[in-house]
Amino acid sequence: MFNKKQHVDFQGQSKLGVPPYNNTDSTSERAFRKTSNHCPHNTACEGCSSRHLSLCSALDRDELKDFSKISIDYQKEAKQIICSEDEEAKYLYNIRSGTVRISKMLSDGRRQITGFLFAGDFFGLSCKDRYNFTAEAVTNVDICRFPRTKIMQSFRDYPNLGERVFDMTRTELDSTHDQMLLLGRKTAQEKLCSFLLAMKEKLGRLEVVAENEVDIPMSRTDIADYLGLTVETISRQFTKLHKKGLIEMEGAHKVFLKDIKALSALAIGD
Amino acid sequence: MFNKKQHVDFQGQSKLGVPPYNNTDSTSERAFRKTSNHCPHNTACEGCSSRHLSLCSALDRDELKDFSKISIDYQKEAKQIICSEDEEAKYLYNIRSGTVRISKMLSDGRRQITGFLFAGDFFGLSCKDRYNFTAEAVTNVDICRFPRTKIMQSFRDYPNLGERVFDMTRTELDSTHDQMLLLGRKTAQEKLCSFLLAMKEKLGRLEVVAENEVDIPMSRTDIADYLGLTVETISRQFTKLHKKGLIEMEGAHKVFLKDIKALSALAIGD
DNA sequence: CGGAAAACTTGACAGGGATCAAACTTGTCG
DNA sequence: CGACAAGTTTGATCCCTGTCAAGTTTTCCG
Repeated sequence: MFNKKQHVDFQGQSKLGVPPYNNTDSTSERAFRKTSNHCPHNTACEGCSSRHLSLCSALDRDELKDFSKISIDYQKEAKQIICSEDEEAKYLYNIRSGTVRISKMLSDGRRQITGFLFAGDFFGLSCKDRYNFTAEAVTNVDICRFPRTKIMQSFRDYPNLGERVFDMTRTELDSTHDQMLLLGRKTAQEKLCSFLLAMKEKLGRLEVVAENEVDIPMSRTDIADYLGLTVETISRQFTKLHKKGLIEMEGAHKVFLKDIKALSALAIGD
Repeated sequence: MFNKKQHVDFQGQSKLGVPPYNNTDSTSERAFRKTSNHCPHNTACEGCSSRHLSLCSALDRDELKDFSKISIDYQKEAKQIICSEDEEAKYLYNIRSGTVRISKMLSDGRRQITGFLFAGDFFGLSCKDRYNFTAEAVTNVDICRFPRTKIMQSFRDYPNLGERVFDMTRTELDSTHDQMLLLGRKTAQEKLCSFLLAMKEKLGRLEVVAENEVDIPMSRTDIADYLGLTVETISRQFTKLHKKGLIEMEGAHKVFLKDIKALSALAIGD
């Protein structure tokens, strides 16, 4: 049996490349936490930096004020678990900042990461009474969560909200189909190129960086488990792309895409 | 580059194992078509055999009568295309009977089947203005379709309908995550076992067959493209399971699961 | 600053599944 | 019925990616 991990491990990744908003030292981190705990019912929805990206964009100012009453806002440090597979699915989680990974595991430790989520993304809705995935913080994250029972009612109270969430769900279903094509039919090189380009797209919307620069927040292991490969293969493919002159690296987490056109062609096997 | 198909092919599969409801000879087939064309606006929603399985189950008798006005009902023969990638996404399709495959292709012909759909399933909603997948009839199918513009309005007019479709969409998103775990991390044997068990589950709800009997409507090639493998590997794994005494075959499309427990264990890599 | 642990890279080798080829079986249709 | 086409199975061989191992770089933390 290949690719079975001998030991189940939950290790996370280095902090290199963590976006600036949570690149805090431990002191300011603690202060931040305290402020947040001081105000558990997040009355600051109105000023939420990820509001325009998230499901909340469907609400006007008054609706948001009401809606914020059922949410609480908190933080998780990198590598912490947000929710686990088989745990009772009480909440819908909404990411305000940072990166989260959603994964599933086989009993012998083989892991598949089914998605990376960023500011504005939510999770915890597409499941029955128990989560059928594990969500972990890749970087420090700022999240708000809503009781699922109440959120379902909100969808009825605010049809715009329901439609917005439905839209986002359909968009996600769309992209899972792309990911299935990738997992089932693409080569290692095509997978990595696809990944880099997708990351550029997603992160490009969230942070302002130099053109063609991508700050990859997750570890090589995470990338491997997302693309259905091993760490070693990921590493070798990075080297290969670098030798081809298609990418430039600065540490393991900052990548410059030197030739988007060539990378795009490689990504779809042309 | 491995597994790149030399020729793009749209071949379907033999008719062996097609469920009885469309195991008609060409004469009765034509008669059926004529009847259907005679009555394009499907006033027979009320008596629809897949109604209780489909999104329509959210509607009561009067609502269904209204709703049926925006649908038309028709048939496609096995191997025919229902809608194609990049084609304008005008309709939502609902399957009344038969099997449909949803697939995506790379330019060199490598294909990934992202799902098989059966009576009660719908498709065509999770996309922007153009379909990003191709839907083809695996067996003869009986489908009804709705203009997308009108269906969105129906979701508002009949909130139960909207919720039902949302539910079904979330359930589907769920299962795509299982499929990603399968594609990214399972071995050929585990993939096939998972597939057989999933088919037993799905088909068990639709047709009455002997306990542990599974009538697989699709070809080996389709199974391969669904599991991210090649036809040859599928065939070899079938043989292997047979030699292990876990399955019995009758032709290529009728399978008897002799040891569900053992198959289940193999499916998740225990 | 310094030492240990974690993360990443590189090399040698192996194997699961792909590829190529051919035989066999089943379905189609005149 | 009979012949051709399509689908399936089996065998021989290859190669991409996994596995195992070791070395290097980066991060963590006293």
